[in-house]
This record gives sequence, C-alpha cells and structure tokens, in this order.
Amino acid sequence: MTPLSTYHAVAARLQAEIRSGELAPGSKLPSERQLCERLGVSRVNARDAMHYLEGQGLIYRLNRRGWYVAPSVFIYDPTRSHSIRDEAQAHGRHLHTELLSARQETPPQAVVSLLQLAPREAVAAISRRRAVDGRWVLLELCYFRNDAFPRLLEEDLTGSLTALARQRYGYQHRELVVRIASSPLSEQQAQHLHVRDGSPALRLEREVLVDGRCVAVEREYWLHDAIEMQLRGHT
Amino acid sequence: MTPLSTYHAVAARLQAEIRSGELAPGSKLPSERQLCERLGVSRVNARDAMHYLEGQGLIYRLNRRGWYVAPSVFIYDPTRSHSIRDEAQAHGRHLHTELLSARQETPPQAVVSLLQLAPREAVAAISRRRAVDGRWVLLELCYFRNDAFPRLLEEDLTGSLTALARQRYGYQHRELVVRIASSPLSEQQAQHLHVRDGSPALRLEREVLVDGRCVAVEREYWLHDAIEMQLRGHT
DNA sequence: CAGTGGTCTAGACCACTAC
DNA sequence: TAGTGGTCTAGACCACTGC
Repeated sequence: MTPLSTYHAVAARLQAEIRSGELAPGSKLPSERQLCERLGVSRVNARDAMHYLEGQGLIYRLNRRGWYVAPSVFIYDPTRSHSIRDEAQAHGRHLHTELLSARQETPPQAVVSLLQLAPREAVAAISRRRAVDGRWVLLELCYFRNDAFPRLLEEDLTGSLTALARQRYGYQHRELVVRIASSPLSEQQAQHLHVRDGSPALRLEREVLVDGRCVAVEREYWLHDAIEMQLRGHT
Repeated sequence: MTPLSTYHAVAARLQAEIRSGELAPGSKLPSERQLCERLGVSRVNARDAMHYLEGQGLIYRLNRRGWYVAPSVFIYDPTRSHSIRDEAQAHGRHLHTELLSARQETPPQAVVSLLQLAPREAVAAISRRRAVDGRWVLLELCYFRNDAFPRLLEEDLTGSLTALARQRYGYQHRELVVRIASSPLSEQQAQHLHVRDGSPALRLEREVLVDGRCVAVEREYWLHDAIEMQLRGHT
C-alpha cells in the first residue's frame, strides 16, 4: 500500500470508507497501530487523522477502548415542547435511561443562586445518563426545590421528569430560561459517558420558572457530535 | 525550574497564571518552544497542554500566529428578541461588523430546499464577519428570497439585517425555526476568522417564516468558546 | 494477559506571519 | 528573514479494558 504522508490523506481515506458504507455507523475502526502499519505512517500521524475526524463528528472514541464510526445526530427540542422519548421514537431511534443517583444534597453555588436557596439548604438532586441507540450521549443533573416538589425522590425517576412535574405536581404552565454553550466534560462526567476527560460537549441549562419563581434547574451535557437542537420562536 | 512531566501539570500551571491575572485575557502566551525550554518538557507535551486548555475554552489560537488567553463568553439570544449590537453594548463589549460579500447567487442545496427555490433560482446572498472586542468570532451567511426582499443588495448591509427586514420591508411578525449544532469550520470559513481549518464552532441556522412561508435562511458560525446562547420559552 | 488508546521524548522540516 | 505554529518520524512506557 502506498504510504499516505499526511494526516489529511489518512483522514480522507477513512472518510471515503465511511461514506461508502465500508465502515458502517457504530462499527469499530482498526486500531491505531494497525492503521500505522497498513498505511505506512507514524502513529502520531494516524492519531492526528483520528482527532481531525473526531472534530468533524465522523468518528468518536470510547476511552481506551477504540474508535467508532459516529451515527447520525439526534434532533431535539430543548424547550421540551415534546417528550424526548417521543422525539426519539419519531426518528426511529432507541432511547435508554439509567438513574445514576437521587438524593438530597446542597447543589453547586450557581444553582443555589438560581434557586434562591438558603446557605446550606438541600434540594432533590437527580442525575441520569441516557443512551441513543446504545451509545451514552447525555448526562443530566437536575435540582428541584423541596417546597415545590415534595417527596419527589419517592417517585419513579426513570421516565420523563417534565411529565412528572405536570401530572404529579400540576405544573401546567412553566416559563423556561434556556442557556446553551459549548463545554468540556469534567473527569467524573466523562467517566459516566465512557469518554475522555475534557471531551467537547454541548451544555444545556434549563431554569424552570413557575409564577416567576425558579423551582428547578436542569443541566444536560450532550456529546458534541450527537445532538442538534431545534426550536421555534417568533418576533 | 522543576520539569513538569505531564501535560496536565503544564496545563495546570498555565491555568493558574491565567486565573491569577498574570496572563490577562487577550494577551499572548509564550511560544511553544519557549514553554518547552522553560518548563523542561518536550514540544508535544507542551502542545498537548495547549490543546487541552483550548478545549476548556481558556485559550484560543490564531492560525500560525500564536496562542492567546480567551476573554469571557458573549451572551446572545438566538431568537433575536434584541439586536445583537444592543446586547453587546449592554454587556459593555465592542462589536465590529465587516461585510465580506453581497451578491446574487444560487445557494447550497439545503438552502434551496428550505426556501423552496426553482432549480437555478438566485437569491440575495450576504456574508459578513463580526468581532467581539477585536477577536473575529462570528461568520454569517444569509440568503434572502428576491421576491420577499427586492433590491436588498442596494441597502446598507453593515447594520442589523433584522431591523432592515422590519423597517424597510415591513416584516413585523416573523416565525423562526432555529437549529443549533456543533460544527467544524471549513477551510474557507476558518480563514475568515483567522483560525485553523476544522476549528470547533457552534452553528446556528435560522429559518425565517412570514405567513408560514420561508423567506430567508441565516447561518451563523460562532467560535465554540466565544458564545453562550440564552433564550426563553414556555410550556 | 494481550491489546487498546494515552502519554512522552528528541529530534526534524515545512508553511506561513510579521516585520 | 526570523520566529511562529503545523506536521511528521521512530521509537518508548503507562493505564486501562476485555477476555
């Protein structure tokens, strides 16, 4: 095989194999050392190609496990007009939710401010991770004021929390403030999704207001290549 | 100076200097080779530290020019409730706009579909770049149907296009469909912002509907570490 | 335990920027 | 032209995963 002397060439070759379907979405790429040998390049070169394709959203890695072909993005309305599970079904994709923890705790300082909590006041804190078609792509960290959501932790927390708020607690009309930014994952967050510390993610923060008062804060971290947000507005 | 043998240590040291204010926002970091020598590490190690901090949004690079300390993010409402210039002023930041091109052209296929154009129908295409506090952070590519925006290219295109639509063309009520995703910059896009091909960006696509008909498509590419989007919704 | 990616060294040359 | 980051080689050892 003729050596491909630049990482762009290596990337282009892999890209062609992905687009042609030779490498199917979700399948594992050859190991870095195999690629070096097969393409006649150094390992740094091969790795640079991988990082480039990762940036393009064409491949992703599971920490120390290998590189995989990325599936198509998941389209999602961050203002929660529809349930995320319904959205997944509508696009023919499988959504899996796992509860990581649910307990009383004092949240991070930024959340304390938003919820206007007393200094050491605790809230119901729920963290979950979600997989689309078998890949962990979303980490959720939600904080609920106890006075607005009494005995929340005794409920079933594996389904839609939005539906729970509406049906169990009767919050029909909610105002939202949504913030979206690029954000790297912390070590702990990354571990839950099986990716590297610092992996790029989209961070979505939802401030839930009922009668002008903030009763809950929800934070979502989506792997950057897994999601497209779509919403409606007007002027 | 004691050698810092891992890139995490190198990154931590730089991070401390940035947080302490020794390295001020916008200022240039020492060159990679200077850092290698000063800290007693190899250049790969130093570069890995830079890439790590870049991912954290703490520093950014101008292509082949050097590394700089990143300023704080710019907060912005993508549904355009307010003019971006007003938002900038409200946060005490300086916004500069440069018109890159304004001409009739046939847009990319995806835009043709959204605007429901005839096969080779042209639209008014406007591209601009914008700087916040002197750093180019935003590239805009806008496409306007000629029948909805006649003689648009003869107007002043350096100000708010939203205001122009409202005042000159009388579009008071507009529905928007907004899509937000992570996206790497193409070579050409990257050049306009003086960054590397493939740099991570947030892509914002705005579909402007008047009476249920799509009359304009606006695409924005923001450098990933420069922006936080904030919007309001309700259920 | 074998295989993977993650980290690291000590060099080298190239393309481009700023002056 | 000097200095920058961008690319590349040919190795090495480590930490972790999966069997």
